[in-house]
Amino acid sequence: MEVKLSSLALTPRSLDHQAADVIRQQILSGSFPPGHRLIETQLAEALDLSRGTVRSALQQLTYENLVVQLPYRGWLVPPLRSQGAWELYTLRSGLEGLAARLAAMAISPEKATLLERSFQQLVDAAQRGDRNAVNEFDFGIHKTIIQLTEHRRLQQQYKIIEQQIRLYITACNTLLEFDLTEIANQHQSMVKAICCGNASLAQQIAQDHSTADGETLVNYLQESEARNSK
Amino acid sequence: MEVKLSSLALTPRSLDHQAADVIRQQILSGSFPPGHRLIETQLAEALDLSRGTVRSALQQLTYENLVVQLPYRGWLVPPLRSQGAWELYTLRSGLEGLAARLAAMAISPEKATLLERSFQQLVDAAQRGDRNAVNEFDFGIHKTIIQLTEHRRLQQQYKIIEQQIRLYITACNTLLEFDLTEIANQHQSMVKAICCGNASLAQQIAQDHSTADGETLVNYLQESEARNSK
DNA sequence: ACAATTCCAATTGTCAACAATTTACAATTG
DNA sequence: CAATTGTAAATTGTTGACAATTGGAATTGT
Repeated sequence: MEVKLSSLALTPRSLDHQAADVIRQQILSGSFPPGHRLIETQLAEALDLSRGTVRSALQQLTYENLVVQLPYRGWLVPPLRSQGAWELYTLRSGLEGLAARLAAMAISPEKATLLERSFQQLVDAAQRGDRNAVNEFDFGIHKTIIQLTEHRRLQQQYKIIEQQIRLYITACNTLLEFDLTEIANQHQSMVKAICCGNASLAQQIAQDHSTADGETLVNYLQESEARNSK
Repeated sequence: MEVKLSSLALTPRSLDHQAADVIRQQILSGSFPPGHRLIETQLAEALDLSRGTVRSALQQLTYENLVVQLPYRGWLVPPLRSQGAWELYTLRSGLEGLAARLAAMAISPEKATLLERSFQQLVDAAQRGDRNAVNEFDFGIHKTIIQLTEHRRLQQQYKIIEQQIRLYITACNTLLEFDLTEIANQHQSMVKAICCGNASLAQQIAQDHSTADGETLVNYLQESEARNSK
């Protein structure tokens, strides 16, 4: 009974990466809300780290769009804008559509089984009427699809998109309104299309679904912006 | 005659950003070829900068996939792999397709004029038989389409994709083989579809075209990898 | 009273030194 | 001769101090 030692390898995790994790969590949990100014010296003191390490952490977060750097002037959790929401949801629809297409092109019985299992979780949650769980399994299905594509960059990009969508949902305090039956039906036809290798249909269904979600949020933010400009 | 001073505003460009520009150029020009190890101390000496500043520059380049960080062990220009090429081209097709769809949905006479002008440059280059120019204007059309969408994130993402495709082309020393007439025809039908607002057709054509390009490069790299594994 | 200028504290950007980890190679052991 | 250990050099990660920039308050000028 051999344990393969290379699978137990420990990876040292540098302080700047750890600091980025902590700051990311503060942002995603709402403790650092959109528009919040991030001061290096304060963060360095709070984290008991050197300011240079904090700078490195903040820079990492700029590439996740969780932080914006204003050179020589500071760092900021970006305010939520309808334009940003639109960009986020269109990109989401594009990436989810691409993933569905690629998965359909590379489908196998084993992959189909994984996908159907993931879909079943969504159906169960919808039948329980558990909106939070439905939202989670909605993301879960798409993550499964992306895993099936074995496309590492797509996984990375999707992770960033997902984080940001969660941020918008938390900050706007909206759980998006959706019809539970409709969600399950849409995903069923998408899962079917993928499993029988129909790439263009799978893509079409996948992107249509997230487009509808996005419009609700964009409208909400547009109204909010119109109110604030008076 | 008033010159609007705010349009002349100078933006201080920090040394780390400047260093990133220099290193990026070295990578894209082939001076730091795929697989090349990047040593902080050497770069710092060559650029007459502090090593911390170079670290910051390298970190910026990791988010463009031009550099990979191996924590505690170094930085590397990533080797070119067929898997990486596949991911790059599929992502390109997805983003170009999304851009075509969004542009078609938001088309106006002014935008159509811009797009047709861009297309005309491609046609002229094809008629001259100038392959380099055709390749440039191929990118040029897609950049125009993305500008028409007014989608900032898409522009950012496409820029990174474009850089990397240029890197693959330079490093593999292949100018992709393509039929000049076919290129012009494909782009004509795509431009038509966008200008008359046919979003799904525009997307379909856009993504099919870059998929074909990508397959050639992926095949080339797979053969190269098969040779090197003996 | 208002605009322009100056001053200074707060903050960001960079640096060189110290700390920590990895690599390569020589020496030792089995 | 192969495997293991030890160690110095190379390199990466972090730090605190100095340099540079910005924004807002105070002062000056009209």
